[in-house]
Amino acid sequence: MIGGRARMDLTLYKTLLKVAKWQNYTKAGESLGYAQSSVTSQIHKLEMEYGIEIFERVGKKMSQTPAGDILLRYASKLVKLVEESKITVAGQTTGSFIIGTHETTMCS
Amino acid sequence: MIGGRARMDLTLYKTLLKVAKWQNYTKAGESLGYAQSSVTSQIHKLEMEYGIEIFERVGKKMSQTPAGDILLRYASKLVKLVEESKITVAGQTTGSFIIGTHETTMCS
DNA sequence: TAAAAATACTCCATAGGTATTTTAT
DNA sequence: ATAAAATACCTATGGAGTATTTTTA
Repeated sequence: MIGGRARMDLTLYKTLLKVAKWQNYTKAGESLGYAQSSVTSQIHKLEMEYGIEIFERVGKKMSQTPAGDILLRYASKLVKLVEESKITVAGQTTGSFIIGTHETTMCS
Repeated sequence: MIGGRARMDLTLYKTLLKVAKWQNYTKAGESLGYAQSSVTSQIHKLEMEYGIEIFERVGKKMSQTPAGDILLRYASKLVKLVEESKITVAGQTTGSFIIGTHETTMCS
């Protein structure tokens, strides 16, 4: 089953971005404080949820498939949007006045 | 501690939106298949994560605080962005050619 | 044969449930 | 008195770990 009721943790997207950066599950895990097998699980979970293969072994690197590449851009947007929400919502509680907006999401 | 390492599940944002729609934890829970206490937990988790109060009791309704209102807009964006990612990434795997883009995120 | 991912387990934190109490009108 | 949220407590799922095996260049 694709796109079911699975909990979609934001950390999955963060892990995805790190794997793309390092092209390596082990390194990605190290940089995030996860075991290699945990990274494997997280990527598998995303692959199940989206019904695609995200990475494939090319030589000693893990490189993203075309579909994986599309997903990566969304992952980036999502992570940035959550970070932006933290900043903006936190700013709201102070008495300060915000000039302009945070706009990290890309617009075509 | 605010904004820590807590898992940030997308379902939290979906629940947030339903509570805002119904102005009622019990109704929101019913419409999502959760018990009322689970909705309470989910909202609390978001409140911890963002360091704000999101809803307050006003008469028999739960109505959002100003900070909660800001958060709601992000919740909407996030949920839509994830849905868009599902559609776009799934479309990628077929042989079809996509004209135009999905752009549900608001741009200022 | 070396470096990295997949697999097979184990454990425990926590998401979600039920039942009850508290709050507010 | 009633409707709804908060709280207390319990259970089961699955996220993350360790150890090992498989893969591939």
